[in-house]
Amino acid sequence: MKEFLELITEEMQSAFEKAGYDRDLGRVSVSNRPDLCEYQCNGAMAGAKKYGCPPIDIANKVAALLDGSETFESAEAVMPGFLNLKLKNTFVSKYILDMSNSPKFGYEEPAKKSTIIVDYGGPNVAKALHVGHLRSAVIGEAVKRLCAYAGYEAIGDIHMGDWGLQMGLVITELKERHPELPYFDNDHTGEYPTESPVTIADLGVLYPQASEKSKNDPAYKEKAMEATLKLQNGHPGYRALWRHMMNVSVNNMKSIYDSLDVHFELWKGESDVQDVIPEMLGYLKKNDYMHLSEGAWVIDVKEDTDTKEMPPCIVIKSDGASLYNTTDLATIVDRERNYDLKRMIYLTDKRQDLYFEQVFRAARKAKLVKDEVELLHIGFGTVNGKDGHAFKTREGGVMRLEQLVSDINEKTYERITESRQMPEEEAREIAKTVALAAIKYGDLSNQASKDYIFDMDKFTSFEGDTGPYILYTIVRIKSILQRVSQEGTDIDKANITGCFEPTQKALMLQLSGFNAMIKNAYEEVAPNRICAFIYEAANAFNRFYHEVKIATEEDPVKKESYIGLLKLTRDILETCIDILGFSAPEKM
RNA sequence: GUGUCCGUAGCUCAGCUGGAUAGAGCAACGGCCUUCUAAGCCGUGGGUCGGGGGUUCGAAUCCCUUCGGGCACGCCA
Repeated sequence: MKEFLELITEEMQSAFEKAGYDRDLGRVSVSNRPDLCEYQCNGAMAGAKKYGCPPIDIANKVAALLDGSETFESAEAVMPGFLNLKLKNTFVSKYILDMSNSPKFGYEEPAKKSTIIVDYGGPNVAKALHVGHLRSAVIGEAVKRLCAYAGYEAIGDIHMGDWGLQMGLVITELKERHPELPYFDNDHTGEYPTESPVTIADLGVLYPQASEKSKNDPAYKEKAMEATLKLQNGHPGYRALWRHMMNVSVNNMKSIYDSLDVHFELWKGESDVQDVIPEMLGYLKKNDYMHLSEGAWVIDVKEDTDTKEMPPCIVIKSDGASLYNTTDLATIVDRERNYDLKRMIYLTDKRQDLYFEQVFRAARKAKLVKDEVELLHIGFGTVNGKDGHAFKTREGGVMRLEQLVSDINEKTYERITESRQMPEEEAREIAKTVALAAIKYGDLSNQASKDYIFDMDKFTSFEGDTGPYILYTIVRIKSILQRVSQEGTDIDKANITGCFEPTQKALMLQLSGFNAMIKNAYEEVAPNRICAFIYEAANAFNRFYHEVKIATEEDPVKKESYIGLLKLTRDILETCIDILGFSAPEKM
């Protein structure tokens, strides 16, 4: 289906053309003065200079041509040259009816279903998941689902940090504490134990300890780097230990990500591309994309047009070791081979902006990706506490992700039991659903690139522009539909038959922007657009709800139309929150 | 130093390719539940859009400059 604004714009453009002006002037936009009109066109003012006459003359001429239009109820020329537009109810309800009968509410998918890889999550094995991982998970999941809805094969890759110094650190620390373990016995022969020597709780202690020590003790750090290298070179004991830690860690990650309704199609990590690296390095050397600089192998990525300093992309360190850049480039090679790519989207902290620019430039320069593949880095801001500094627990420690989720679940449960009577089990279940909406909407409704304040009280207050408000609206709709259905109306057959009330029209006009919103959110990789859209839609619905008694409406035509609109509103809202990565309960 | 992002109501934030009186939410105050969930709806108060120039018929939005803040700047990720 054509976008609603496109349809109106086309009609306006032909009017401009008929009046003897440039078509392009006929662009229509949503009114910024809802008290005066629904839509507006400002083209007359833009054209005044070109045609050497007052804008109001142009506007008047165009407005006269729109008299008797099937689309516009009224088109009024107003000083200095605005065209104020109101739409015919029949035109609006027709479009909404078409929407409700079209796949994806009139959003049109691209002809070709190519693949988009979304690289998010990015946890480190052996390190606990904390608030810092929340945004990547939440935004990444939403972006992935958005790409899928927009008509692409969307693949989420968790891309774990499983091959770096942190592994060496943990191994070193474990060795200090338990040198008797067989993994550290170089003369060990035969199998290693099947049971992991460390639990997830152990890892939570070992890593911070080791990290702290290595900062203050160069000899310790040296040992850790050595251990890292040994692991990477295939030391059997370290490899066995590494597999144990991977298992323990991955299981833990899965359960936490599950609780956030975040799921990955690929559980790849740095270690997975180790066999791609030598080949890639050979290619880079052979084609002179890479050269030695200060002992390291680098790809120059500076461009003549740069006004800023642009350090080269280091592919191999001067000590011969690989690093994150190496595995990232190798991962690009690997993906390029295996998929028909449209985009690769990386979600990380925005502090990595420059890093990704280097990697992307290096990949392009060395032709590791086809030119048409878009490489995008979505850098998001820091999660801060109310004080504006990095979010900490009350005790000043790092907030673990599990802790944060369970805190919000608990607060939500309290909130529910305060105002509703229901069995505990049901309340717990609903609390989980509502809490997830609170967390995710709270994050996604902000622009990704901005830092945002994680305010527990705000997130559990559930008033105004929040996830629970959206859920509440959906639950209300479901509740009415259920009642009407129980009273004998066949809901499935209810169609939008027309538009009768101002608030009903306002809701329709809001919903009509769905396909344009999806397209825009996809192109800009901006889930916050979806949040803004559903918030407006929920507002429009709630106003309608308060104005019109739906279940008791006596005119059957009106009632059917209301029910049709209710269904559409519910479906669109649920589609949107599904893209955002949460869902609505049946009641709350 | 170079680059980059940001500065909008007491607080947290919208403001899409420049358009009419700058919008929400929270907080404050005042209304609305014998009728579809009051986690809602309606209303009131509150802003030199950091400052200063410029472009334009018209600027929170574009350009310059200045102040204040965040972040990044070759072997970390």
